[in-house]
Amino acid sequence: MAMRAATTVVAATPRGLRGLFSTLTSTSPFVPPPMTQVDKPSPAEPSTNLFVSGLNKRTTTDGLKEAFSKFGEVLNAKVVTDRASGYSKGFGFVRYATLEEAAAGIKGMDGQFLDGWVIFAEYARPRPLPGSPPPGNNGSPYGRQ
DNA sequence: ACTGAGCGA
Repeated sequence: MAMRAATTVVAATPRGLRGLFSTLTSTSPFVPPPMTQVDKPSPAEPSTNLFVSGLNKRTTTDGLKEAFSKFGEVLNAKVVTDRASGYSKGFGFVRYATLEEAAAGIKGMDGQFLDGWVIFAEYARPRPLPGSPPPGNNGSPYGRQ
């Protein structure tokens, strides 16, 4: 009786691929969202300057002012239009007299309809005043050190 | 042409 041979033939699993897959699955192929931002999406700081978007392209400065004047005293309103063609860009700015009026205007006009379009009102970003130092080489250590 | 998530002459 000598019928024994090739007892260990199987077990030829390519562990090279396994190792690769292990590494791949180890690096999270789905990248679970850490949700590190849940209380940050603040539009801007409170200001009397309001940024209104979602305006109808034919809404004008007067219409914007008229709409926001119902929630406060609008000192100035401005719908941004392209001076090259004169068409509205679909957003504008509204300046209230006080911060509370601005807040009232936002809470009162944000999400409302104007000229058939849902408009969004929020605090406008601080804009560099006309007269601020223009971006020059102030900060580039070129020349000499 | 104004047709869209956008921050001004």
